[in-house]
Amino acid sequence: MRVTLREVAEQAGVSMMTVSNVMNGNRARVSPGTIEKVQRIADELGYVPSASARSLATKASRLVGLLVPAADEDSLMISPHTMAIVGMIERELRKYGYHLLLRGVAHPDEVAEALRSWSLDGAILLGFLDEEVGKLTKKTIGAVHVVAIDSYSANRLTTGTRSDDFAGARLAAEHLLDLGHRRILFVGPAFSGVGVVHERFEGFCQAFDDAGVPHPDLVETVNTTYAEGRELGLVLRARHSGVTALFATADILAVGIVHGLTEAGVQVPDDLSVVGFDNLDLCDYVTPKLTTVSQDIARKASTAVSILLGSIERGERPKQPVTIDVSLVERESTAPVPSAP
Amino acid sequence: MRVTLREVAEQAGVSMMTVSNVMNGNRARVSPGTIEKVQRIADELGYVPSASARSLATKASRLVGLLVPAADEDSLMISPHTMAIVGMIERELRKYGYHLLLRGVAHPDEVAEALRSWSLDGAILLGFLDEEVGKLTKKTIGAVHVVAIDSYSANRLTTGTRSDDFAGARLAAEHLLDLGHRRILFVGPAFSGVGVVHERFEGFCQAFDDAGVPHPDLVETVNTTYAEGRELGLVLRARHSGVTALFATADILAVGIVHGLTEAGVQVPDDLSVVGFDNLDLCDYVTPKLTTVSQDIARKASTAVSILLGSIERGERPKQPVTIDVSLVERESTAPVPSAP
DNA sequence: GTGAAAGCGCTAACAT
DNA sequence: ATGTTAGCGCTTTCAC
Repeated sequence: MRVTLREVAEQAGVSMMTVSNVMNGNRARVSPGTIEKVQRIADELGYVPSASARSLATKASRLVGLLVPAADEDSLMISPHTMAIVGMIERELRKYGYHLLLRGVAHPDEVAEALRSWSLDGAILLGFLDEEVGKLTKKTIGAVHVVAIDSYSANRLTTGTRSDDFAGARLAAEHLLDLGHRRILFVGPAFSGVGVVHERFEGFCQAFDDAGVPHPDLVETVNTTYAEGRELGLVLRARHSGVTALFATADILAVGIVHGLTEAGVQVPDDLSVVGFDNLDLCDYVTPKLTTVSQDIARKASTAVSILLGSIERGERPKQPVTIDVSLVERESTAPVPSAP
Repeated sequence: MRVTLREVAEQAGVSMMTVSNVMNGNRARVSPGTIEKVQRIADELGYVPSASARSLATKASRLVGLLVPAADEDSLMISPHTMAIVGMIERELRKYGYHLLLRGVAHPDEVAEALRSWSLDGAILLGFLDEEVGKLTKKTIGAVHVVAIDSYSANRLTTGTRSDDFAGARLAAEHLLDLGHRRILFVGPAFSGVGVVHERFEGFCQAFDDAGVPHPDLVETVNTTYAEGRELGLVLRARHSGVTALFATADILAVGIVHGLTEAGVQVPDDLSVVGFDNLDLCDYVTPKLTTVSQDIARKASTAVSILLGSIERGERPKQPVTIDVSLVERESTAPVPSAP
């Protein structure tokens, strides 16, 4: 049923080895006439090499895994941000002749299994907690080259790419401070002493220091969802009467907050300014259009892939994660601090 | 470097076959004591089965390809709708112990190659033109089980799932007609005599027939993007002065149109009502919230997977594509036709 | 420039 | 209940 190398060889009256060489462009080892003949017969027969057989023989697969955390019964790629990256990574890999195995990982142990069972040449970790990334050892990942996106783990086995979270948050806070705001709220998910959110918090604080403004130490902890954002927006005025601006660690969250605020009768940006993070397409679709920190997602994805392929094909491994620049995109959700009535 | 079945067998003092049976849960063929011992040693050694070797031996891979069209240099998954489906499909496959190979396909020929080279057990075609799906033959797909999502091709090799596009568009038009609208514009991408958009157009027309209202035959052709929607919205009043409502074949398009209209000073829904299609999260985030036809994406994805696995594991093949119900979600972008001034 | 032999890690089919 | 044999389709030596 399946056309094999052997069949092509028999039809062409040559050995399997010759066919193999032709198929792999090893043209130096075969005469032009033979190349043409073998090629023709392979096409006629509709020969397609077996990736498993080749992988078994060479111990390389040209397969890269993209691992994304996913609760057991849950669909992965909850955030639009994650989804966008997946698409970009697929394109980059395809460009270089690699294939993508997309895998949701419920339990950390599955990482090791996923990596090794398919003889992946490499893997990209997307959206994992730094703690989980940190736990990966040579033993668990074997010979698989791994790159983590958005991780601040010091694990040298996984150095990858991330946006400049610190600078981004500082930019956001600076913008708000420039507009005269002083009581600025930081809204994001719970964070520890390391990681994306922590970096953003540090950058946020740095802007106050740079400006010589005492830090108000106003923090709200919520999950990164529209729904939780909206709920917070609904009660924000009651909870923080003096606040005139806020920075949310994700656009989807910021949009939820803005809607909650609006429902509660708080005008954005007249009564309260809001800055998000990510620069999703969504920012342009909502009213008011969201001022946000732009992450260069395409760049983050393509850089991650090129680091990975450099590691796979040439054994290169950067000592430091690559930081992708961010920028502030001013839209309509921020305005000068309202003058006291 | 890699721990093999043989090593585990040697360490445990049994044959490879016994280890194989233990690993595959073929517990009937092995004594309890042996099972325990083999299991322990395998764990100690960190044994992970080689998928390529297994695949080569069994001619099955537990791998399913998800094929999505993608221009050569382009990132795939342009639409939010597509992205959502990808996530759902991954979860379903994982639930049943399958893995997902995500592949953007630039040239139709690549479909065949993608399908066969990895010995995929099956594949899901997402977002392909009916014409391309129709061209697939036993010869090109080999023994791979294939299911197409959102295809109206009559190809029996690819019967899959799709939303009830006809009913959805009819629902949208009925809603608008009920509100008293008569001059209703249909906005969507170019379409031929078969396919998703064609079905929606037919359903749209059907509602007029059912209501005994002459069909106004108002159609605008645009690509399904926010940008093109917005451009249309900007000039809509000038182009179609008498129109009081419109139906767009996608939410993202509808949102663009609403924004264009708003910028041009046309109030939605007071001056003009708008209905979309898809029911993306986005509908709730925009102002006014978008009235739309809800597709049950989760259902569409899980049904596609279950059809595929039924085909792979039990040779079942539905004669007819499975149609997923849709429903109208009324939000804020539709209102009764404005009374003549 | 071309070919034969051996083996990658696993499993199906048959022994025992 | 366990072991043996013979491949799956390909590539890697090493010979010619």
